[in-house]
Amino acid sequence: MENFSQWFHDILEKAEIIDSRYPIKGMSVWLPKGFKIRKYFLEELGKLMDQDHDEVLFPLLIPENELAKEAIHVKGFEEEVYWVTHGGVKELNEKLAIRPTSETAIYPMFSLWIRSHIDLPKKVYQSVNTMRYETKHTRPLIRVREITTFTESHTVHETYEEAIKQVENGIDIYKKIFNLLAIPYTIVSRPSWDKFPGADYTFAFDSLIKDGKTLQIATVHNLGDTFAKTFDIKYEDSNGNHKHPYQTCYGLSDRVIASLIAIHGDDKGLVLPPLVAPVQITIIPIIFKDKSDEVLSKANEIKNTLENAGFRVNIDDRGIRPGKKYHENELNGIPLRIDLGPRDLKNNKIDIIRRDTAEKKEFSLDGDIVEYINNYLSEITNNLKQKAWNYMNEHIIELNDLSKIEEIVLNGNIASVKWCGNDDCGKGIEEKTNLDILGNLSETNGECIHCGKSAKYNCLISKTY
RNA sequence: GGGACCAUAGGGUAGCUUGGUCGAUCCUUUGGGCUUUGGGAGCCUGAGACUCCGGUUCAAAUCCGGGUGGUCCCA
Repeated sequence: MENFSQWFHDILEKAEIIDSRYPIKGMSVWLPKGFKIRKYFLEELGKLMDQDHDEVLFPLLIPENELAKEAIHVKGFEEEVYWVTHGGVKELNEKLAIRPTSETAIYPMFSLWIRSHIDLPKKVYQSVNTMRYETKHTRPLIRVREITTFTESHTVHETYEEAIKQVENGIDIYKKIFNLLAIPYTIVSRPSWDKFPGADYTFAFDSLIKDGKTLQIATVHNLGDTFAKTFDIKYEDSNGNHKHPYQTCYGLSDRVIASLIAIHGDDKGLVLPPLVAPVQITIIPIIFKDKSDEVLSKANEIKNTLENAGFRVNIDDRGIRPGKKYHENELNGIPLRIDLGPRDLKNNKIDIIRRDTAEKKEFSLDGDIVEYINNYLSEITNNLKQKAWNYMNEHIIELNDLSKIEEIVLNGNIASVKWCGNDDCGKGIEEKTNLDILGNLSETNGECIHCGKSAKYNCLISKTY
């Protein structure tokens, strides 16, 4: 994988994840295989979200006056908003924005819904598409003009303390989903100039891609009472006082799918975590003319057993050479492959080959295949997780010499340095190194790597997407 | 925000410099047929392209301008 960009672009097409040839810049078609990965991802995320949120669905369009209400927020997005200006041939009285994100769609409704402290906390989420007119060059799933898989949560609370707590809850949910997908991450608080427009503070998840750049894969924001004031959201507390509540929002997108493809994949193609693999086990019958019936009926028997146990199984009985099937199934990232031919039939066993390590094991059909496969799939997930975390941890390098930072980072690492936390100093670092401060990982003391004053944070610096 | 490069079947390419030999090369893909199947099968026979709009010219895949789309670098 010498050229990551090329590899990533090729694999999306070859493994039929998306078709990026759709004739509008920054927009692609989800193909059946990619759509299934997306579907299983959303299902798992939905299970986690549903434990503490209600799912809703807001309209795609936002009237101009609502979008414009929150000045800082709109300034952050004004360059990127698509506008609907006409209905048929008639020009609209009020332009309608296609949501770049849904705060300004949702919060006017919150002001209608929330009357009393009894209505709080309110926690909703939706999985929708959003549009942003990206001016930088677009990249499938990573920098797009239509984000097709944006799962955004919006919560409202009586107190600031509750909002702080909810930010932590949001972070916990994202940790869980990333663990299920075996995606490693760092969690930092973004520097003030890089936080969500209008937020008090922003926590972000980043993952390290194999080309050495970091990819933001989720963000969690504490909005304070800024939006509540702007959108006139008020509740009556138990003493009869009218107050503005505190809000949070958090979201993740297509980039999660990009990162799981990018992080686990190899030169042979996709390597999918079993949880989201459209097919988890593929059975390859080795067919000889005189033996084909026996082999196929045994293959079907195994398929039925596994399917009844809840696995997603496919028999690849196409009339092509086995070698070609192996390559295709590897390209598609199917976690386990079962080879079954006349020779195996005679010995009452099968060969089981795992995608992530290519290791081949014999399994006697006298054993409990469901239990065996179940354990094996978990082992694969654990291996993927461990491998990916090791890779990232090995590439986070602690530094105390600013002059070395460019070389270290451009060699594919994330730098961890001590920083005073001062905006001007931080922007100075970014300018001097031409890199980005991801944000603060933890508190510390000592000396700032740039200005030499007393350091407040361990902060991460990388080249970002 | 600034700059560079690119566009030929579904994918990857040759041809473009010096317009005519192009009725466009090769690999892959793909329809039909036969023989095959323990790591990308072989043979036979078909299918499939010059990004769009405009210009120069007797003549444009080839030269010029613009649109659209893509890639990369720098801020």
